[in-house]
Amino acid sequence: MDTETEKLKQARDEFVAQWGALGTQWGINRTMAQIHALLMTAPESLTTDEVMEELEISRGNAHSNIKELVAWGLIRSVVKKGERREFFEAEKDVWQIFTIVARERKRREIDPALAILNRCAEESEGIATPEGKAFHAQMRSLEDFVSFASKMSDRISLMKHGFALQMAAKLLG
Amino acid sequence: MDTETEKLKQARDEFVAQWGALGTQWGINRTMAQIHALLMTAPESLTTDEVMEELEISRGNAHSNIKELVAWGLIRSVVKKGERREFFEAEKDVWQIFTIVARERKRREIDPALAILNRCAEESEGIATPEGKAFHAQMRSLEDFVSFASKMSDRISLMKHGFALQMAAKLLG
DNA sequence: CTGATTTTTCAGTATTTACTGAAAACCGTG
DNA sequence: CACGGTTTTCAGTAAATACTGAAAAATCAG
Repeated sequence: MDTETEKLKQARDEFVAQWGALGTQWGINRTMAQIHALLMTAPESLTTDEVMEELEISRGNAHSNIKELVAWGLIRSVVKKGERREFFEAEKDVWQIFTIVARERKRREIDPALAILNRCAEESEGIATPEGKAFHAQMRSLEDFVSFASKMSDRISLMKHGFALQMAAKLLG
Repeated sequence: MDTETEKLKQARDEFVAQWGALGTQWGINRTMAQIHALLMTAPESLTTDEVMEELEISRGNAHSNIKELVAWGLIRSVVKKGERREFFEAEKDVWQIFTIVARERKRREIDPALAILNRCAEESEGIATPEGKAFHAQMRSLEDFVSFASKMSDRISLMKHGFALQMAAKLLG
């Protein structure tokens, strides 16, 4: 193996390892983030066995995290003619990745928060004591804000990359 | 205790419990989120002992999570004349809460990602093989996007609530 | 239908993260 | 500067989360 290929391998390995560590901070498990990094930087689609070997993880672990990534839409399975096993490749478009992650986070973080706030606001609706009114007002203001953030997130995700960028340029400029 | 006060207590307890559960999804530990919820909806500032009692947690746990919340800026300690112990109260302004959480997430999630991407982009700078070029390009495009997101986040956090809202209204309209 | 290959499941185990409780350090007051 | 109240630390333990490996189920070619 020549020096250049060696250097690339090193850089890629580092990326996979570090991206995995970062995943933890993002509330994504290490392995899932590593597989994602591996596939994002793979020239060709990979099989489960290749993923297992590359990351030195068990079949069960590889399998479940691959499934999870497919469920998210961050990777997809591809069929190769004459091949019985599944191959996987990653979505590489950054805007696409961003919208997928945003959608997933909204589902896990924003939507449940909204549900709680709405319920607590309802439950405290008619309470006439000063404390009751204060609590209700607080729930409503949180609800309003989170609901607003939720709508914004949806709206931005639906944009085309170019349009969002343009929008943002105005905001930054 | 009359019915109204009882109902309020129930609603508030539910909020604290649920917000705690939600915290987990947000990568914040349960107790920290519960203490935050408790203080956000407290009519008066509370002592460590009151937090311990209300949430039925140990002193050590209460202490360290209160400290963490203070470090984030989501709660602050207040001194009461004639009182030796510390009291704590929560930041209640939603925009303020939002910017604090955004800042913290940026620190934990965006900044490290940028560091990794930058490093891997540098390391793969001069590699002339097609794979090397592809890898480098991928790192750069991820870096560009994350760096852009980082700047956006900063910019929005610096806005006044009203201005951000106005901006967003245009976007949503 | 059979046998080989591939995928899926899951009980058991390991690792990571959070919490307890008690002891130590700190701090203001008399 | 000694004492009681208060805060801080941290070793040990509990709980949550992730991973392994082997067995079961599914899939497919002949």
